[in-house]
Amino acid sequence: MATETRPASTAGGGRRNRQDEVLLAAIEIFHRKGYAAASIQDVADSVGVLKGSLYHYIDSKEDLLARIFEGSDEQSFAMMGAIENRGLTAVERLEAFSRDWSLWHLNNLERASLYFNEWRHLTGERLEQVLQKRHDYEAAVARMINDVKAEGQADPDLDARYAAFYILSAINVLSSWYRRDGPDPPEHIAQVYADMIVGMVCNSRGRKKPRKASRKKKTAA
Amino acid sequence: MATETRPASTAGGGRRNRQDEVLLAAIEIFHRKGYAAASIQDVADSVGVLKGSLYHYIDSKEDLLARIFEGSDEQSFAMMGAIENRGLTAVERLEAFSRDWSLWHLNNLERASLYFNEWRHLTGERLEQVLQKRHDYEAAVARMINDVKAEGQADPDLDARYAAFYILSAINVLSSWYRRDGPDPPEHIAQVYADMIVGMVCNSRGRKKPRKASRKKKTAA
Amino acid sequence: MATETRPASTAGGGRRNRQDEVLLAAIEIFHRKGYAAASIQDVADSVGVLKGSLYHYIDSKEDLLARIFEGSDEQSFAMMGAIENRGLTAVERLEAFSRDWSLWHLNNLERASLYFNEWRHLTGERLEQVLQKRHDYEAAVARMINDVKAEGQADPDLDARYAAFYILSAINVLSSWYRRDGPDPPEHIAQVYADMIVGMVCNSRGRKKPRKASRKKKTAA
Amino acid sequence: MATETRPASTAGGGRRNRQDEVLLAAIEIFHRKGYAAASIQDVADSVGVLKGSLYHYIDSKEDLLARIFEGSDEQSFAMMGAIENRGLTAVERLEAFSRDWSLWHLNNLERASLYFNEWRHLTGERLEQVLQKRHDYEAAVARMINDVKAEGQADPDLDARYAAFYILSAINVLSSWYRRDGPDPPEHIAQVYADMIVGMVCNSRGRKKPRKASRKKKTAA
DNA sequence: AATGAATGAGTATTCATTCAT
DNA sequence: AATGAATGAATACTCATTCAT
Repeated sequence: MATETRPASTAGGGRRNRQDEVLLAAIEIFHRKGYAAASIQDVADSVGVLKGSLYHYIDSKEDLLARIFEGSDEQSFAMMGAIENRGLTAVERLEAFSRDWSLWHLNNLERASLYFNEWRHLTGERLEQVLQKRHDYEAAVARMINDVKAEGQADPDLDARYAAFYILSAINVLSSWYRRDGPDPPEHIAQVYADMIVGMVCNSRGRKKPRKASRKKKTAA
Repeated sequence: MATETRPASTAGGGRRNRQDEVLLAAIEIFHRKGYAAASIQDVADSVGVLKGSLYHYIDSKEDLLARIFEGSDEQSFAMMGAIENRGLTAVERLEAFSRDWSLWHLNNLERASLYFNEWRHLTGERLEQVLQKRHDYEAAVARMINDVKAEGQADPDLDARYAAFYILSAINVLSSWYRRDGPDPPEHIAQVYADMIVGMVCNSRGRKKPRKASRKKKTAA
Repeated sequence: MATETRPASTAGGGRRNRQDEVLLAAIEIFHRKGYAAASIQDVADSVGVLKGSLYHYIDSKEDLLARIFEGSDEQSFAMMGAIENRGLTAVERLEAFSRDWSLWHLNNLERASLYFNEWRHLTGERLEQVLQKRHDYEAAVARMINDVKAEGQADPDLDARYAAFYILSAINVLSSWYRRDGPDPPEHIAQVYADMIVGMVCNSRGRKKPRKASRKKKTAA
Repeated sequence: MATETRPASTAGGGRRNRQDEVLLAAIEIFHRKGYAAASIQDVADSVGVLKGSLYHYIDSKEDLLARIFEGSDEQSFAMMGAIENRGLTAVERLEAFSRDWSLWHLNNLERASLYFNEWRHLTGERLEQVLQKRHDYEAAVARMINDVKAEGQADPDLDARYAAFYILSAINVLSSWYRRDGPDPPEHIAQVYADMIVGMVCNSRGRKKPRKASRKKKTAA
């Protein structure tokens, strides 16, 4: 019901509408307290509206969570699509993905944290959908790694599936380690992670220039 | 009160006492539903006892969680201590740690998952203690990596702290990817992870001995 | 939360709002069963609302008790203030206080009973506040008695503090003896009490050997 | 059941048996927390025995309270009886009673406090019995006062019943004001109270305007 | 006498959700 | 759109009491 009447966010500039306010407030609160421990009251307080009024914007608490996930899905698949359409080599794709995906996590800490910690509170079709997307994502990364192997840049013995798990795991957890007030900007950390990931995948081959992808590479190029 | 009268678990063998039953049931349920969403009623049902009766064994829901954490702490520090006392080289230590720590996660899926996902529901002193231990653990791993650098086996430019985060993150999340009914036994996956970790740390040096990552190969080389 | 949104009682006349209904019901029930033995369910039943709904009006059971005390404080200090500002002699003040305070007890049996029997169930700052007010009250009465002595109307040997205790005690307990269906109206009893109190304080004036039975009397005898 | 098997306390000297220990512990705890708020666990802890074991000594929580009251009844009626059998004049009887009854309260603070604050938690026959005794006591004191009037020592207009209420009230509440660590010994305070009481009852003798207690009388005097 | 596990009913409190205004 | 009162089911926790050992 609320779903259909929800007006599109005034995309352009300043005015952020209530729909978005509610979503943003929920992201922050579900992240901070955990979905189960957070209450609709908390969200209402944060938006500055009475608990009952929130139901003009959402259908249920779970619906609110699901809506957050929809947004995250859009963003993450847009990112993945952009990389695949840039005509890069396999190694470049892997590096770009590692960097951009890390960066997305660092720039969307709360959203990213929810995306990977609270999905079990979805039910029914929505849960299945999330699990499906997760699986697709893993498969896409495994494919990238296999592409790197096909290019001869990675150990043929490397298990692409486990490597994909490993990489996605490490990035997913970024949001739980990273402090916004730390010394390094997100871009730096994203690059470091990308270096480590590419280094791990491409290591150990008697290669000439074994994909250094380090923060100094630009100077050499 | 329950604290003092809590009988030690009958270490020997067969007979598992109620204390342990309660802990094990709680681990399973807190893992499956999440601590906040799980109810004491769930645990009581699982143990086959009335809700109120559970309070013979615990002081509170949070106390139950804390007790689970105590057990996990004991196990994890025992493991870490054993590695440090075996007189290994830095690289061997890193590999042993990566393998054993991965293995512990795989063999204690639920416990490990709780350990890394539900600590924020502890409060006060117990929360501080957990954060302290987490910090100590990170520092110990960073030290291992610095030792590897000191042995000349890793890129001197490698940021040991970020690498430690990366490694611990990846392992911590093992429990959320691993399926007990998957094709590979825990030991295999643990070794693969150890190889990837050591490979990542030791990669990219113009070395002839590029860490092929089987536990015995070093002796041959 | 309830604290801020609590609407003022519709002072005018007929319409009594729910806030007040809740308070009145609680006064009656806490008095009849005792605070500790009374349940929120009892209050809810009396108001004709579900247990959970009560929490729109109160923050907690203790908050409900505290709110009752606030009202009693207001009334009692208003009464005391009125007496002090009427420009009476010391004896007149003592009599007026004794009468009015007795009357307040008789006209607010349940409220008065709570005020003097259940304060120990308050905690923290609220408890301290009540104890402070109690102390202030005792001091004010002792001052009145000393004023009577200064006017030469009371035995100079009278211990004002004990007399104040004695008087307040007797009045406080009025609510536990008085039956609303007794033969005498509250005004009569209040006057009788005032007479006894003034008589006690002012007695023995102009008597030669007034009070035997004092710890010094033996020496005289 | 426990009632019959309860062994008499070893009256003579040192050894205090468990029965008595339980009663004494209960008096202290019921006084400190209030009967309703106190738990059997509290009493058991104080005695140093497990909760379940307490039921060797008592039949129920209410039974424990009732047993405390029985003891108090015995003591108070023994005291009253002793006074009536000493062949004193009415005024002497009134003074002796006031002193001894005050003293009993001061020397049995907790017991006395229970006796007057927690009787409403008794039920059935036991409640009726307590109310009956209370009534008898009031009547006995009123009789004393009437005797004083008959001796010509008190204002004939004095309402003996209200005076009795007043006196008993003041004494009953002694236990809530008195601090064991205060400056004056119980004997002193008991005497002061006796003085005040006798003074109050016997005052105003020989006065033409016998304190008729209209608020304007002072101006005439 | 004493234990300690277990019960079952009860307690205060929370909360997602509804709905008349 | 928003309110705020109300619901009803659930939640963590307590406690007097019982009973086999």
